[in-house]
Amino acid sequence: MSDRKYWLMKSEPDVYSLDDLRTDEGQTTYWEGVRNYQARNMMRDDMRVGDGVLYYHSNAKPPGVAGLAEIVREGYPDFTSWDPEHHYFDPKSSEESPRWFMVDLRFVEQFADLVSLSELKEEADLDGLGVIRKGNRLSVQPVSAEHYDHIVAMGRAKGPVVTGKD
DNA sequence: GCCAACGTTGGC
DNA sequence: GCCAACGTTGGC
Repeated sequence: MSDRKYWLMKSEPDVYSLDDLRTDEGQTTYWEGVRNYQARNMMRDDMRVGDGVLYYHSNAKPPGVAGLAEIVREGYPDFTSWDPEHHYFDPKSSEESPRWFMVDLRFVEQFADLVSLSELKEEADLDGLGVIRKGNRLSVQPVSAEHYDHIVAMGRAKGPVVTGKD
């Protein structure tokens, strides 16, 4: 059995969408700005290179899973937290004692159309999925292999996917 | 734009 | 350590 793990990570497409990730240099980005301890702990302690990521668009019309990414660098200090000029500055974080951590993501695949939140809610097989539980606002969530596979199948059923370059 | 659900902060 | 006040998230 593989020890590959799976995650769902939220981003507001107005801020940074899956299209942005696909068209960025190297199709890679660092996931800065997470300021929640639970989410931080998962990025710092639990994510491994190669883990699969469902790329979720929040605050979107409609919200939903736009495609896939993968972890290409494991947890390291979020340097935007100690830059006073930066939007994500936190005076309690410093280079000597970093409070916040991030990972690097690489684009993998974009669905022909996103799998909307309402579609996720309609799937009996996805019972217990974090993002469809009321009140769950965590921007980084673990996802079971079964749920991950199921959502990937839903996405691929929408038409030809756009894949990343090697 | 509203507001419910959460998380964090800080006075006591 | 409690908890009220406040700030944020994110669907609708």
